[in-house]
Amino acid sequence: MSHPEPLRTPPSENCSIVGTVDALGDSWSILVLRELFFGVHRFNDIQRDLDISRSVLTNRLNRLVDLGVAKVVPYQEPGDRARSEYRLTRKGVALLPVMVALMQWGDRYLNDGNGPVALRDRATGEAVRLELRTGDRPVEPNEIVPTVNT
Amino acid sequence: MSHPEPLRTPPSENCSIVGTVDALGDSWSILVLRELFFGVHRFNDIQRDLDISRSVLTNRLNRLVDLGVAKVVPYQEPGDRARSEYRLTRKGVALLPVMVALMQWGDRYLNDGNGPVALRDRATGEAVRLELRTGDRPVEPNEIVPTVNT
DNA sequence: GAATCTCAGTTCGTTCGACGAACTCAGAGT
DNA sequence: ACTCTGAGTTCGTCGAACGAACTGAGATTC
Repeated sequence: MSHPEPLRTPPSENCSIVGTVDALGDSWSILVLRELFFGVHRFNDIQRDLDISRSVLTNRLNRLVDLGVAKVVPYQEPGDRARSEYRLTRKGVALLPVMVALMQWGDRYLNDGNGPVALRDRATGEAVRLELRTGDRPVEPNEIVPTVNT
Repeated sequence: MSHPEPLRTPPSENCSIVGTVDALGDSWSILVLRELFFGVHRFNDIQRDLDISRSVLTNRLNRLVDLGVAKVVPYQEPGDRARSEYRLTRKGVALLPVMVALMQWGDRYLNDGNGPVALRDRATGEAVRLELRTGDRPVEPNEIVPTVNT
């Protein structure tokens, strides 16, 4: 934390953070992903939940589909015509750690330590948390240093 | 992944993801944080690295300081006048999991499995990774379900 | 078989923030 | 006095977000 300088890695070029951020780093994309994670899959539902402009929502959903993070799936409510909804692909589900990281930070620093939502193991019901680890033990953020892969 | 509906949690109100996202969810804030994590602390250095407009950079740095995520620290290069640079606070360092989550996803899905940067334990030099865990074992993203805290 | 309802999108005028080049400012060196 | 450097500020332009209204497909109702 104090001064032991963390290597001053060249952070510019093709760092994965840059790639991920300009693929889906804008606020709406992340919030739309949150909806999909939480089981809200339909255009109007997402639009109402987020209070997002319909044109922007169309744009973001298309972007997520183009990226292969979400996919269009047909559904049909009984006595209604066939429509489309959006679901996460495997690639999209793999973004869960990003969501959890945002959530845990917000829980701690914006909601005094405990937020309104918790994640649980579907099978056991146990709480799930996100952890930085090395080998077999947890590491604190300030013990970590970035290095360049050769 | 397939159809076992994940509870359809009411995701609207005061969810921590929303809070975190509209505090610092825009792309530039995240990229500025990346610079700070990687040891780039000075205005001109960040501006050049990111190729960000100077006015926007000023705005984002001020926002991060207002949020308590970064702080202004004076420095003085020998034979030059005193100037200011930006460093992460504890609250800012706590955002490392967000950065790592973005990085790991990008490494896997945008860079074929291995990115240019790795994180290591400062003491041992061992690689650090981010993991979803419950109790004492890792969990896969698709085994996880959101629940409401009562 | 015309009218109506629902949900998913599109259109388009307004508004707001990003972009970027040029400018300002403080202080140390020459 | 002049210059040099790093950290901002200014301001005109331009593109993206906003939001209210419109379109369109198919199923139900009268």
